[in-house]
Amino acid sequence: MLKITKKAEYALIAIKHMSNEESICSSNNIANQYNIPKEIMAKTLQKLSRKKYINAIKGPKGGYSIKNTIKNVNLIQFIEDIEGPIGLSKCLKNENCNLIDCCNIKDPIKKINNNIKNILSQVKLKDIAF
Amino acid sequence: MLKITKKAEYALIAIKHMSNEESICSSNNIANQYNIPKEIMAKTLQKLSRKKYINAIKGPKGGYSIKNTIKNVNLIQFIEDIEGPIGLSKCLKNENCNLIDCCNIKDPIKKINNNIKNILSQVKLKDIAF
DNA sequence: ATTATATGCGATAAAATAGGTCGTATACAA
DNA sequence: TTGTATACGACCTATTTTATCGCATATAAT
Repeated sequence: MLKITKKAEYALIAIKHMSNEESICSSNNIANQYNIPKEIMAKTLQKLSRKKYINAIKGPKGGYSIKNTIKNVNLIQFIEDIEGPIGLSKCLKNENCNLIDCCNIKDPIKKINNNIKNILSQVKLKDIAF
Repeated sequence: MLKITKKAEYALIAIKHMSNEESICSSNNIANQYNIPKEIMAKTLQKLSRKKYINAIKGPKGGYSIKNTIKNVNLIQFIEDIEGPIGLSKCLKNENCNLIDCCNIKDPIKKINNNIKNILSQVKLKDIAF
């Protein structure tokens, strides 16, 4: 429970790293520095690029640079962009659950879920990186 | 991310159910009512019994009954009893991580982790069941 | 004795996560 | 204009975690 995935972890590490760098960073470069498998870092950065968190520049001397506009993105938004819907249980992610009709803990779980989401929504990327 | 496991879900459902019942409940009985696989419910209840959340009575007419002393157990404690250590990342669960030396997001993640744990520690079983 | 229950170990199945391969597109630089 | 370093993306494999099932045993009520 409560685990963050490597994908999101790597994404945050990359963002933090880039926010401290003047120049653009290549995927391999970041992967090496943090002991992260090259391929995964590449994919993570590609996703960040697709989702407009960073700029991509192709070709030799290419790489990625961070967009300063993302400072106020909150963690819910970020994590859901990277690893999909967040929620304590299926019913809170609009997935099917065959307990749905007789479940006796829906309401309290929902409350807890809201509390946690509330905390995460108050954390911005600038609180982690930058 | 943020998912609670079925084991913990089933455990909470069972506890909630028993807290509303006068008499003792058999595993099969609960499983049927909530559409939960028999064997899993059995194991879940066995674990709850081992961990002293409920009383077990063997033999025909046997089953389980809830202990009223557990009302003030908080969710961290409960979930960790059922599904093991809680934490956003490996380093927060004392597991090995090969980023450990160069990780640049340890501190902020730790803070978020603490905030979430704080919320969960304020929720008691009596807020969900009973 | 028979039966309905709990106990406990282990096996298997399914799903999620993590990691890897390969071919393509792009752009710099010699 | 060609070689090379980079990003892009689709697909595949391995590992780990979660979920589920089976079975043999212990216990106690009838």
